[in-house]
Amino acid sequence: MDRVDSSLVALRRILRATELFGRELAESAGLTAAQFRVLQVVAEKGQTTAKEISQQMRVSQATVTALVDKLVGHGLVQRIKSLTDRRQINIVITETGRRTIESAPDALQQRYVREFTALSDWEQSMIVAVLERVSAMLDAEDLDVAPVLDAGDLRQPGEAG
Amino acid sequence: MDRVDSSLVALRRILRATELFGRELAESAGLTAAQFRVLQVVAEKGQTTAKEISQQMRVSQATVTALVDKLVGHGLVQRIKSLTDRRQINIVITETGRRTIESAPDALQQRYVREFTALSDWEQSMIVAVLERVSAMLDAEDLDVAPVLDAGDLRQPGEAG
DNA sequence: TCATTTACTTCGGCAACCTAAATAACATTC
DNA sequence: GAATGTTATTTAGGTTGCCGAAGTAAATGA
Repeated sequence: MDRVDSSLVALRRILRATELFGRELAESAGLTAAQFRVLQVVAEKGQTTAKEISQQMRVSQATVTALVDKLVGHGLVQRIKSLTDRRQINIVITETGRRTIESAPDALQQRYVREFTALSDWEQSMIVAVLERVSAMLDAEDLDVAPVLDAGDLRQPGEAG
Repeated sequence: MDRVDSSLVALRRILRATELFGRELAESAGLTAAQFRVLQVVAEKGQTTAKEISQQMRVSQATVTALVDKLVGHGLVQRIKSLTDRRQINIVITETGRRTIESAPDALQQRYVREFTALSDWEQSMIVAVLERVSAMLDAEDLDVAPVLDAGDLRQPGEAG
């Protein structure tokens, strides 16, 4: 097998690992993957809006509404009307929500971080360089991607509305 | 931003790029991502069964049945009863199906392959080494992954087979 | 032969999407 | 300051993807 193939296979494995893990992670929190992703976004921003979530996740606002409904039902987030712009509804994470996120055994990322930090300096540099190179080769868009490794983002991107 | 974060961000970008691309690819063929994935699996094997597809994609047979129904509706695959085991139904790609796959502008992989092959020898080696390393760090299972880079597989990956 | 297993489909149901349309509120403009 | 447009969100209705359970048909085997 030549190197192109080897690299493609490795990429596929990476994708597969993150995807499979994403589901488990969500399920360990009693949520679906999509719901967990929303919760993560809210947790990351602390406070956000349906619009922001829909842009970040690249799904329609309608979808976000439905997902947030579920999270509200679970008591993980709250909807609070914005005072500055009464069209807006801020979505804030609750204490329960934060605990849910924190207690989720983010095993994949933890393992990755653990192993990564155990590597030597030059190995770390090499990995960063290569991943960024590959990312550029795939022409990944220049989005503001938070440093959270989570298959979540890749399941229901959609060009959203 | 430290190197762990940089690598995670790059990984996310890679995941996002492949996922977003997967949808476009499928849509360019007038199919959904899941349907396209099935078509790819069938194309790859030339002839297969519902069971095999469900294992490869890690979805239930019921799901495969539904997806294959769609593809049959589009005239992209055919169901042909096995002669050796009459419980089995072989799913074979049609000429139309093959053309659909072939004409799908597999832009992501094409670009990747083009850029990859343009790299110097040592760069290629480095990329392969790093991707395999990362893949191992994420503990991607040891599956026989075909050398096809396609976001498809990451949505309902399978342990292949 | 009769029970079991295997391969597949059908059915009912849920989650995640989407678009279009409805609300409500901010923004403009004449 | 009323009409018009834009923005933020939800509601309604529909499709797809997915599952488990149950059903059918065929192979297997005791």
